Amino acid sequence: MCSGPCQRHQDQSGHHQDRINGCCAAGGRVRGFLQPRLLLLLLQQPDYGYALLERLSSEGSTGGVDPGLLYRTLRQMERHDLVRSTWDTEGQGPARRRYEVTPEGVEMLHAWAARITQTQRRLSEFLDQYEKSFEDRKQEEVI
Amino acid sequence: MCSGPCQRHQDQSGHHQDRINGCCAAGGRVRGFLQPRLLLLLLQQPDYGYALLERLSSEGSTGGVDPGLLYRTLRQMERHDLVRSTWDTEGQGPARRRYEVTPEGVEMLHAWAARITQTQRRLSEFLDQYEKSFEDRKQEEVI
DNA sequence: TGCTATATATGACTATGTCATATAGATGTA
DNA sequence: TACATCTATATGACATAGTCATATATAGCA
Repeated sequence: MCSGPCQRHQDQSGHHQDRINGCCAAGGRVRGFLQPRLLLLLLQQPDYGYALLERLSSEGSTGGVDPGLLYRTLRQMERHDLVRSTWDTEGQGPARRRYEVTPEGVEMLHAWAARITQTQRRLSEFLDQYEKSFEDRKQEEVI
Repeated sequence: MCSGPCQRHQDQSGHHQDRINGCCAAGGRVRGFLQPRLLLLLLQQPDYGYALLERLSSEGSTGGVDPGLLYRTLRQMERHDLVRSTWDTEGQGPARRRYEVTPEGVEMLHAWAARITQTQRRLSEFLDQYEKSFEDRKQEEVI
């Protein structure tokens, strides 16, 4: 429904307002999912922000994230002691902030995984009910 | 991790600040999930806000929603022509606003279902990688 | 010098959700 | 009558995650 540039929910200046999350949004991004993804990536291999951007965007069409969000999220996770960073001045180009997961970060990743498993169950229940509803409706039409 | 009343991320006034979504939050609520749930419930049976609150909270421990959010969401969905409402002054107690799904709302529900299916796939991929990561780590420990 | 790629970061804004509170009709009861 | 409670809808202030635009700075190359 209303994919691509959506006229319906735009004001005169072309900005969206009172937009419904699932509608208009080009990407099918899952909210609150960046942090666990980062924890897992950094656990697999410590890295710096710009490289993480590339690793994320290589995860498929909806994998890419906004650089601003990425850097802010990494700093927030550092404030919460989930990751640690050190400046890396070696190599070419500007200095890089290299992140690695802390033991607390690993614990948090386990908590995220449990939560995501629970979310999956909830989504399954919804989809079951959804399909059931439309099966019933089809049968009613036949009768 | 830090379930129940969380000391870690509180300021002096007892308010939470700079809190991470998955952390501290008592409920495992899925964000952006209320609208499709409402569309499905109203499709199964048209109803008014207060009754929907009860139908939602009977859906298990994480099913309940904030009344303020519910009423605002219903009005928002009406602005977007996903539902329609009429005042019901019959029966006892104050008047009720009775909602029903529009054809546009049904279309939107299909769009939501497609999106939720996609979300499920993404969560599965994450969990697969997560489990794989910790299998590998276990093996390393053995070696 | 100017252009591009790399790298990190902030500002303004939106959407969803949380928590507290306001408003008001109907009903029971002291 | 007064008041307390249940039912029912609604608003205000605020938090968190995400989007979009933009700032800043190093390094290499034409």
